[in-house]
Amino acid sequence: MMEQDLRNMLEKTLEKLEVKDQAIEIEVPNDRSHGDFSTNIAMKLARVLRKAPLRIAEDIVALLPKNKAFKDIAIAPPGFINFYIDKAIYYSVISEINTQREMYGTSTIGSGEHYNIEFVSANPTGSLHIGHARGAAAGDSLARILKKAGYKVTKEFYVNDGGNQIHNLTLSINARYQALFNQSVDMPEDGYYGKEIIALAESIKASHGDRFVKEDGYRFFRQYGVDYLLARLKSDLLAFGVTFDIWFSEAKLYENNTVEATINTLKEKGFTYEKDGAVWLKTSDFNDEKDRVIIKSDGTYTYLTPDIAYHQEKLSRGYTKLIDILGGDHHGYVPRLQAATEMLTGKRGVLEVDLLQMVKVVRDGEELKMSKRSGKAITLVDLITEVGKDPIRYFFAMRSLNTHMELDLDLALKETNENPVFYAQYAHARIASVMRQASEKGIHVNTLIDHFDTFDSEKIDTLLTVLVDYKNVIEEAAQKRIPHKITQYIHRLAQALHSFYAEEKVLSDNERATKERLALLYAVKIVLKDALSLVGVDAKESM
RNA sequence: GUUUCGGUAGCUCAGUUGGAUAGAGCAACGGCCUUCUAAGCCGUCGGUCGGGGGUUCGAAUCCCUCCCGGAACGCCA
Repeated sequence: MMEQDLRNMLEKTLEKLEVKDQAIEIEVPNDRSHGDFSTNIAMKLARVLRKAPLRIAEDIVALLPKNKAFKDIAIAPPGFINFYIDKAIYYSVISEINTQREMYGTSTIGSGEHYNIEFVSANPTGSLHIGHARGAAAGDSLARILKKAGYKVTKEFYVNDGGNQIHNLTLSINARYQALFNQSVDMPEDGYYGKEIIALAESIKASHGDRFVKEDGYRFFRQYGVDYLLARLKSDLLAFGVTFDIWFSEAKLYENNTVEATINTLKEKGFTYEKDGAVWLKTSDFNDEKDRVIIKSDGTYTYLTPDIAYHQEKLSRGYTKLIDILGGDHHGYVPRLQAATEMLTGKRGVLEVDLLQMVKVVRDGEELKMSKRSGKAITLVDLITEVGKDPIRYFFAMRSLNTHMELDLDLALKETNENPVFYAQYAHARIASVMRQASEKGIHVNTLIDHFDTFDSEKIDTLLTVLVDYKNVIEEAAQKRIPHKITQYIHRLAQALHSFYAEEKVLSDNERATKERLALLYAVKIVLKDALSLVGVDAKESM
């Protein structure tokens, strides 16, 4: 709000100087001694007006309309204009937060938008591993942030239950099952060797005995295996704080003839041709490096085909944008998928793909290589049981999606301050503790105080500026889709709190001072908890 | 070879629609608990922003070139 006032003031001033079409940049300086807001407009105009930036800055300041909220306006070389806000203006944020509670910081920048975010989408052929964990954390955090920013969001998981991998899963289950009765059946090529498949086989043995030693169990194994593993995926994700609005089955695409219909649409629009007995899609006309086969010469589909149909199905539901969160190893797959959605919609940019780079796992200073064949991999469940949900959620949220990241298990396993999540949770617990003691002393916390006579420290000013900044942070994190903006904010707020806490006692003999500070802490607690919830981390009442 | 992500402090990472002395955590070092939780606070140390050119009043950020590492380049999924 202050920023908007400032923008209007500057626009009027530029009109007086007869400057047109000049975008005004207003930023919050990193160094607060440079003011609460700052603009580089004078430097931008140097070339246009052919005048020294400092002189232009002087002219602007002289012509600025008066506004008592800006206590001080200063010019700094090489030409910045810095604005200092009367701190008393900031005090109103306290009752604002305490009134709006978890609605504080909510934005409307996303209104009218309905995003569909597809993430994880792991095949139901085994346990979720560390890469899926990163995807789950990223997708879920993004969804929460977008909602906070006013977007409508649907979270979706695509279940690949129609392809060849399920066939291999079924054969793998059979091999494991037969082995329990000393029958030697070879694992299929590209079989699944995870220990969860052995557990699955044992569970079949427990319920059905040796029935499938004599009788063919293919159909049963297939259905049982998918159901069993899908149920595990759901419960593992739930333990990680991640839920989905829609679990979409690939098999449904065939039942509803969506695949066939989509192929026909593409054919009718003239985007296909036949060559070497196969049907190709002209994706190279839409930024792909070459055309792609959608129907192989043996008549079956490639992986791409049902996936295009799946995106067509999502598009038909009326979202304003589709977001896929994929592993970075799929980057080559992105152009063909975007080409297909452009063919179907006639529009570019309907599908956006956020790529996650690999997670390198380190233990004892050495990289842990994942082996698919032996089923040796760090699973999500392992991480949750060994380290806990919160540190892992926080750790993943801290990194930008696009960066290669390293997960040091020795470090993650430590329950020390090396895990940054404790720092934030501790801040929240400290406030909770003060609140408890206040109530024991019979102090009533009036959260709606709007007069603050006893605030006289820089620590409080810092705390207030961070609280005021919350909405801006939400909006930037949502628009740029960068969850780590939120963890940075959490750290900033926790730091301001700890620093304040160390400097002065909240519960003092001065009744007025005590009440004012309790109202402030109450507001900090609300925002801290809300920000943590955006990255799927619980706030603790005590530690 | 092509595409793509990355190379910023000892380590892990922010910062890249050009802007003020390049930031944070951890590690290291020095202080602070008879007072609301020391999982904390206060301070110090620490960087040729991979190398080299160029554009600009101003470059970690934009352009060119080279070097190093991850990943992908199927009528697999």
